[in-house]
Amino acid sequence: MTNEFDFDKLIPFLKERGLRITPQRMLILRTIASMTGHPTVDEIHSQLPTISIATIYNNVKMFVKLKILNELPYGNGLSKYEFNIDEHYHVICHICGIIEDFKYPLLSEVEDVANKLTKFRVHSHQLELYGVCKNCYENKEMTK
Amino acid sequence: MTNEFDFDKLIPFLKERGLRITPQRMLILRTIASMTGHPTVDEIHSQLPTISIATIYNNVKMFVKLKILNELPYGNGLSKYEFNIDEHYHVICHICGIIEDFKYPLLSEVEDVANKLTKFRVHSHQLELYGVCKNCYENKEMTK
DNA sequence: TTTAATGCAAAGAATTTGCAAGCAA
DNA sequence: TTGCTTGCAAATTCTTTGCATTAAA
Repeated sequence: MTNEFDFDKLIPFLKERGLRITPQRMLILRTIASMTGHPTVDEIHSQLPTISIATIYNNVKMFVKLKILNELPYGNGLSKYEFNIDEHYHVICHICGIIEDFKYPLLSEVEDVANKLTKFRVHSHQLELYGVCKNCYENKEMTK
Repeated sequence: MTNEFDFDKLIPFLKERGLRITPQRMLILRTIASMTGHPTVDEIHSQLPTISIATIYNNVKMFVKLKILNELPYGNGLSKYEFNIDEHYHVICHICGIIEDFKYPLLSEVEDVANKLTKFRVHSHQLELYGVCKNCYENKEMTK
């Protein structure tokens, strides 16, 4: 991520919606911000073992609904999470499931075409590039 | 889907790999072919209630590994499946999770750029367009 | 003081696994 | 006949839910 999430704006944003500023809530977001990559619920919980995993599920789900976080269901069955701050695409290893960000000009034209050709009201898109990460292809070659 | 899956080639393809031609295996593929849309394991099973759901899971998973089927983990938490026959993209309703195919020229250039800019060996990609399907926005307006 | 949020445990849903029996080759 | 495949049930994993307690505002 190049941009940073603005924690100052978060507090009024939540309060306007009647949501409370709890230590757990803030810690979950700060922990995701501090972790490189795209953590799963379980990875967040292992950084915050004193917070109940149900609380982590509830909050992550709420942050996704509020569009503060993005849910990435790709790779290996477990959803991964990231801040929804700058538009970018994802490169995913089909062996280990790791996700890396990838900057590329937005494919807005595809959305326009889809709005014309389908009966959906399209408003966003996601692009995932699949391949093998460096770690996996090096390990694969070593075990030959 | 415009193209059709070639069941004749399937049999030697499986046999070459030491896999057997069982009635369950063929029925699962024929059932997916006969269903419009992108069925879940549960939807396949409800068309084939006499086949054990474990058998359906095992076979669908195997067909995905053999690249006969594509797994679509988008929409609502449940993976959906389709034949891997022609390249196309997907339009997904973020309310009900329904998936529709969408034809658009392949974005091969993005793969080339990713191969240059990342340390992944990229070989494929998926694009999902998100929006609201006709059924959902009409129902939403009716309940206003 | 009010009531949203937490934590725990139980429940639920989805998927995988172990193993005896069946059947494709 | 060999051993892959099926079907069943149990186990596992992931996620959600109910409810008493805690604590934010």
